[in-house]
Amino acid sequence: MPEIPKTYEPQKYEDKIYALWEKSGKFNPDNLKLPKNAKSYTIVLPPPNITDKLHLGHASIIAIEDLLIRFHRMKGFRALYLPGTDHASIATQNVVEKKLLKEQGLTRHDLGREKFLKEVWKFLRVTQATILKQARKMGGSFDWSREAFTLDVERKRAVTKMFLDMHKEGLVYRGKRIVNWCPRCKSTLADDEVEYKEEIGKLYWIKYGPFVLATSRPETKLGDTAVAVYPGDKRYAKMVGKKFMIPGVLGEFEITVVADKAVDPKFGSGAIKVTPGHDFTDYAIAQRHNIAMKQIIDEDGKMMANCGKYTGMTTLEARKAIAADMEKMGLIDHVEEGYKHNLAICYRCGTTIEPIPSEQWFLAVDKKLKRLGGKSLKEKALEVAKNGKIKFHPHRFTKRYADWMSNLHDWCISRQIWFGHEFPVWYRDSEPTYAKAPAGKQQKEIYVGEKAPRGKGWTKDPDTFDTWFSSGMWSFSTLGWPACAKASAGKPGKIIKTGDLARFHPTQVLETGYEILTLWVSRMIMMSLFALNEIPFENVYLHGMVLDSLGKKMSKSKGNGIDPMDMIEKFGTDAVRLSLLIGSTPGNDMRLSEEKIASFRNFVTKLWNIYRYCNHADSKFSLVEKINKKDLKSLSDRWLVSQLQKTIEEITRNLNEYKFSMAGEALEKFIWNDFADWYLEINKIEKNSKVLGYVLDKILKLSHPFAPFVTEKIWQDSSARHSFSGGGSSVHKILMVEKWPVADKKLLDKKSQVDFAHFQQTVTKIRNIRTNYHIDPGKTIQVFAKKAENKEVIEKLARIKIDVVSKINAKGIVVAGKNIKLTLAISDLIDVEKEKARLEKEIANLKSLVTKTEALLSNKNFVKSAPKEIILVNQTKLKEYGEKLKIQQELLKNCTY
RNA sequence: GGGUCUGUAGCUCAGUUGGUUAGAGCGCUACAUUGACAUUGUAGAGGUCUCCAGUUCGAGUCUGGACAGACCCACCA
Repeated sequence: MPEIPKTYEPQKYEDKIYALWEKSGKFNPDNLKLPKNAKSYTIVLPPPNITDKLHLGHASIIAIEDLLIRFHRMKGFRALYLPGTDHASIATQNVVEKKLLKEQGLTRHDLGREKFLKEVWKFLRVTQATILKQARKMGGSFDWSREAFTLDVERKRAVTKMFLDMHKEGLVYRGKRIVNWCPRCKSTLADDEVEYKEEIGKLYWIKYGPFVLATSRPETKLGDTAVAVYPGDKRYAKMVGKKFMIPGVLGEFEITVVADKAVDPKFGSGAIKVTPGHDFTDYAIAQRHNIAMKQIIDEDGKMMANCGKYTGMTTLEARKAIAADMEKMGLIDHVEEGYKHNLAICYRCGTTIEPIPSEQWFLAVDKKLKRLGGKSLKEKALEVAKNGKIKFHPHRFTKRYADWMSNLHDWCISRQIWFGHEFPVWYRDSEPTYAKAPAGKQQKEIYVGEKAPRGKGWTKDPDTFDTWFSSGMWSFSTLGWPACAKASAGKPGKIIKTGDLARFHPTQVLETGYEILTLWVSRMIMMSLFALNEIPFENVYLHGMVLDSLGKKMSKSKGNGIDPMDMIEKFGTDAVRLSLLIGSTPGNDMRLSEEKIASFRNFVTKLWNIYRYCNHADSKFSLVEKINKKDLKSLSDRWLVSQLQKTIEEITRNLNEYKFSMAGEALEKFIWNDFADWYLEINKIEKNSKVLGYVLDKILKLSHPFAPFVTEKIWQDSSARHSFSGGGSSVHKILMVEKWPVADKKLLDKKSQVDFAHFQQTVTKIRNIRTNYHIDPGKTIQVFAKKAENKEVIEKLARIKIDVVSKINAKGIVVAGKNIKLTLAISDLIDVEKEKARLEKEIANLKSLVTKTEALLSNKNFVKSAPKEIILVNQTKLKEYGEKLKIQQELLKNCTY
């Protein structure tokens, strides 16, 4: 066999190892050869947008999810990790539009719908392939045979079926509503797709018939139909219910005065002008008081034909012109400069949002449904979070989810975007989609169905679905819905599942960034409840954002982003995964720097060198599955193996509780400190190859979900070597499907833990003395003792030579532990006063500890109320302090040298 | 305006239901290194756990308040 290389070079092996896993077929749970009753463990990858390549957020998702998947696969679950991508309609359309404009100077309208969509598909095929390749690079153990795309044929079938079902239940309806409209994207936006930007503008105080009132948008005066005041406001009480003629730039118009609680009597003059067509609050007021709506702004963000000489101006132009004209007419009372307010902008392109009335499809979240036992989607979605059917990790997100959910309004699901799922809807003799014409010209006939209706004159609805509508179905549209679901004939609401849907739904974990808790997670819950009457996932794990080393958001424009693929190229996938898993806590943002990744690359190298050492130590080295007590020869053997059992237990428990960082830290500590720094050094003196093989076997398994590549590489290399030396079969098993270690209680050894701790203290103390007195590290110190356990090991590790004598005459520093008392013959190097001072300090410290513990133990209240274990711990402590104190006092007494 | 989170070593953060002399990594100081590993080892320094009050035998941990910072939601004419 060739020599094992000095360093592990991930670039050399990772692709080959991934190919080995893929070829084994074990990514597909159907090939795992499990007993029939094996439990399923499913995670569906939150589909990355195909707008761009993977970023660190995705890398973080895959690191965490693949950790969970590999852990459960090894524990014997039917583990399914289902990959896919998201078409991200509006985002993708914008990216392609931008690209098109830059490269060919064309807008999508220049190309036309069909050609434009061809461009989009051309684009997405490339990015999609990149993303999927990168997901492999991350080492994700995805079942590629089940790969899905939110806009492929199966998902299209699902979206259509969902809409038809919802329509049948009366859950979706078409209505004219005020919507957030982006004049650039030419589309509606959901409330949570709107962002706010602080802006300093003007507040116009205008003379308004009998009122003076404040507005930041005088141009909307053309659409005013009412004035609202706070109910019971004495200033205006007499006017409520009356109509007034108001002078305006286009002549007089009529308004009605209404009283509504939405008005803040303390703001401005306490009276507001109501523009139902272009303001959300005003729309709500108009609804409550049955007041007409007048639309004056169109979907280009321009003034409409009913605006006289202002027609065709943008709202900003109209604002200036109208303000100037009002000034001339003496309608402006005064103008307040520097007025601070929030401007609504589009989250995709930053354009100012215009609220405009528009004909859209809505999903009724408050409609009571028979299939949900008379509850609405909202009520049901709240219930499953509150009763703990869906658990949030960390728990605090339950509240955020519930708050958001209970404030949810009907969801506008149609978008005026070309790229996306089409509505199975046709219109006849009508102006389709958003109303270009003034109100009044309504749709005459609407047909909802899978296929186009018969007869002439039908046109298909040109709108597409909100992208969250299809991604909201992701947990089950990927698992064979609707083909694998049938409504039960007997029980309403009961769904009979077959195939993948029966085996893998509900999924176990949804893991994603907390920033899309509301956008996505909530929608998935509602969709699954509606379609299957069950939750989409049992647990929601939310991770934080990955920030740069200065705590700033990573962004392309700032150029502070770290590309995970560059890091993989440089440090290997395992290092990248480890750096994303360790040192972060659920739901909290984490900082990441190249240095951090580099330090985990060192850890991977350490692991490799441990393996290398094992083979150096024993040319016939092999991994050992099981070990018996009688194989443990020395104190260090017993200690290490006992420590290992504790570590297995700790890692398993932490992983079960979603504490990935703590699990990883326990693993790192055991491997680096306990195994490499202590045990291997001792093993050089007291060789025990079987213990090495046993512990490494467990380390590889425990590390595999965190660092799959290096562990698999060592596993493969080791079994190749073993079979080469004639020890085993030449057919290599893969580590990925090995069994997860279980702590063997029989190998727990408390006594050796305690003894080894004392041993470590003794060695450390001697090393400490060497450093303090600047003793040449190469020099062996002569030491005398009456008896010495583990003599040889202590001698080698501390570089001393122990002579066991019946009477010690030598002078020097005395190091005393529980079972050992060593006299270091270095009196010529010692500063006696310094040594005395050191001892006195330690004695004082111990004395105060003894006093403190005694006081605690004699406190009646403590003894009465503290648990037994705590009392016992303190009693033991007191005894230990006492013993130590006695030893130190004795040393001080003899400190003559 | 409503809400959530954070404040622990120079820096980045852990710290599980309150219970050992509060931990890690990086950095720093000193030293070592032909040896599995310079991608290393050994030892050390460094903390009134932001502040105040309370509950408790006992508070970094629980409660109330103050101060500082981050974010989310609602948006007001």
